[in-house]
Amino acid sequence: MLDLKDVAKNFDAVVARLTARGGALDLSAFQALFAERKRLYTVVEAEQAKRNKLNDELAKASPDERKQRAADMKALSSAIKDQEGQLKALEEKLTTLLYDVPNVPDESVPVGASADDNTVVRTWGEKPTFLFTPKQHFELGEQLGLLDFERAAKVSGSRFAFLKGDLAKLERALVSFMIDQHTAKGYVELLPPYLVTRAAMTGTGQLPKFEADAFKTVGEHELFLIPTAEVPVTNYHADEILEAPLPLKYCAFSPCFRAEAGAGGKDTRGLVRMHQFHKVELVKFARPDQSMAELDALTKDACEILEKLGLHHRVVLLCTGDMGFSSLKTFDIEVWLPGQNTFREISSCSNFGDFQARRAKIRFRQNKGDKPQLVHTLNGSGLAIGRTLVAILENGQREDGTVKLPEALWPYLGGTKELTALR
RNA sequence: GGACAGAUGGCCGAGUGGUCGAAGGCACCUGACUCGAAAUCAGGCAUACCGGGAACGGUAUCGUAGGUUCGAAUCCUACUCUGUCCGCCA
Repeated sequence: MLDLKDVAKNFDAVVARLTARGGALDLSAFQALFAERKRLYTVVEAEQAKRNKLNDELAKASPDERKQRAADMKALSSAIKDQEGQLKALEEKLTTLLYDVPNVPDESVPVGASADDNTVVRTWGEKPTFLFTPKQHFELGEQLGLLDFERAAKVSGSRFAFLKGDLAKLERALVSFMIDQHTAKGYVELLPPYLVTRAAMTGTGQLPKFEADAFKTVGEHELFLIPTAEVPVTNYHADEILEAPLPLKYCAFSPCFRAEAGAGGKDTRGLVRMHQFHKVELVKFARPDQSMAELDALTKDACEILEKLGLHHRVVLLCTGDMGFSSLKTFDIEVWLPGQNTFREISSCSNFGDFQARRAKIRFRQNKGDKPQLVHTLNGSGLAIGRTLVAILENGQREDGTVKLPEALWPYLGGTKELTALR
């Protein structure tokens, strides 16, 4: 969330820059609430000071005197309690308001309304050429008998899949391959919980605004299925003052669960948009003056996976209108899918500035003995496993429907170098 | 799931109704000593907000939320988490 004082101080500028994100945003109540809060604060604090003073006197007074003045104190106390209640209600209103306000985009983010206004930053590799019409991944997978949506629908409904045989093995291989690549670069592997509290979801910004997108447990213990490992891994350091030198770098494999509310009929076929998918996530905690450089490095680390797999891709800088709620600046990595004849997002790398750190209370000291200040948090997919698998299928396909697998994965596949029909 | 114990500053830990933002220790910072370091000594050292140029002053915060009381770290209730024992279980 944004800094309360900062919003109050630079109200018009903040509103102007938030407007560039598009979407409805009503901050009209903010200033009045903020002024009223300030006024009440002053009043309450003065009353509290009075109470504390009288109390000190009372403590030293004789029993008789104490009895006499107790009634006055009681009146004062209950008046204060009343005001404190009002103040708390105000505070809650303001917080609720701010919780629903997205991050202010960084200066370097291009202003735009939709994905059409994103900027391609760089491209790696070239589109592979085919002497036949390339198929989509689900056709290939189903024809090889390695991918089963029908039975998944029977068991779980739409947007689920069974992977079978070597395709399931490929999924596992991708996980290990990616984790090994990242840990070799100094990312510490974390295997996080997949169910998290409301507080954790609020800390990273999924709640309160996007509750409809999340799966939630029933029963007296309310827990949320993580939509990304970002949630448990970022909150790993919630309420902490980091003492170790920054940046802290983590990578984490986890399943991700998304309700995909509002996705409507989008990407109904194939593995591209599922209620459950696997992802290796990169998370960093960085110093504010270094976070933008760390974002570039993180994005490169994610790209490198695609390079090692030989997959044609490009890096896109999202415009103000296409960015996620909590983000200060986001690069998407898009991989080429010949079957769909398009680039598809396979990773989203963001610098959140202090937006999440303020919610989750994650701080650090610039130098020993300094006052703690908020860290900057970053994360990015490194990469989405399911979509990587899609890219491998579509890019590696042969005319006969078999698929050649990237050499980098061979050590992880125990001798399997291509996908062929099951049995 | 049942029983008991506990939750205090960056860390450890004392504190059972007022003089407690909180002893003591560790860590850290400054200074003295030293060629330098260690050791030792002296001082400093929570967070947020408000006022002030600053010194400083005020307010809140002792797991969370309520309650009792003139007054709560301290008493009461609920919840959360941790530990130990019992039961159950992959």
